[in-house]
Amino acid sequence: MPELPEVETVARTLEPQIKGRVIDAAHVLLPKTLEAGKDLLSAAFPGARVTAVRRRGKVLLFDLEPGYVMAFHLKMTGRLFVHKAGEEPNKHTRLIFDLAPEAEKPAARLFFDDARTFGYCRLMQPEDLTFWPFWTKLGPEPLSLAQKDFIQSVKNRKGAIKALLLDQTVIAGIGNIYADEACFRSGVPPSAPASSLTGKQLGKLLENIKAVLTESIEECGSSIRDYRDANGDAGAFQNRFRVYGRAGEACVDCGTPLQKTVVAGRATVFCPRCQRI
DNA sequence: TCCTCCCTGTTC
DNA sequence: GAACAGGGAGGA
Repeated sequence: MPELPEVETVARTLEPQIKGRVIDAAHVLLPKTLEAGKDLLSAAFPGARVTAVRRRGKVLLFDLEPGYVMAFHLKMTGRLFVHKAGEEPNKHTRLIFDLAPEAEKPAARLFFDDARTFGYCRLMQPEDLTFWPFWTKLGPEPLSLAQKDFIQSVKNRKGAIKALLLDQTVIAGIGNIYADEACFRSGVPPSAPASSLTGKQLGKLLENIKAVLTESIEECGSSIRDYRDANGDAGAFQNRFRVYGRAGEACVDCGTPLQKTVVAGRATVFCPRCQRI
């Protein structure tokens, strides 16, 4: 499930493959996957050139010249791969972008594959971002978030702390894996109301969010089932999970069997001994 | 603020 | 053949 580290890794591995390249054509194999921008397709392609690939929260953004932006949300099973020209779609291919040949690069095709079809792409003009509610409501980037701002935004909230970490309007990019891992490292029960935590505990939580995200980016993300980067390679951070997916196993710190529960409608694993307030 | 639904491949 | 995985929209 691509969260911030996985989307960051996709951006880093994809940009060298497509930056500077002109998109000749877009093929929409599943209409709903192109969530916005059907009316812009014929104006943008052929001709739009990719000038940058970047990330905001879990959103992957292509800047196109002149005057367009493409946003992708991979959700659970979305993938972006560059294939050789002539590559035929597979059963999960939803969008294809034909890349024109460049000086030293032959023609190619960028596939957006998505088995569960939750992912989407939006082709927009930059000013359209203002009218995309999900984008305008996105919370701050965790890696550059100041402790005082994080504490301020959650300290009086009554909801479970994990629910707030998953709320993209509070903090952008955290999903189920990193929420559980950050709570464990901080000794915070995921179900604890945010308002029950001290400023010191919240500060520590943000530090551990940054640590777990940074470590995962260094490992090229976590590959549970479907996730691969744009080179088709798996990440390695799944080998460093301390709680996610380890219900019933021994806590790495105290040996107590890890417990499984549901918070914010999501499977949640925690150590009943280490995570207490 | 919380619950349900969307969707399909994998696991039990 | 049912349960499960889960990000985010939308409704209670």
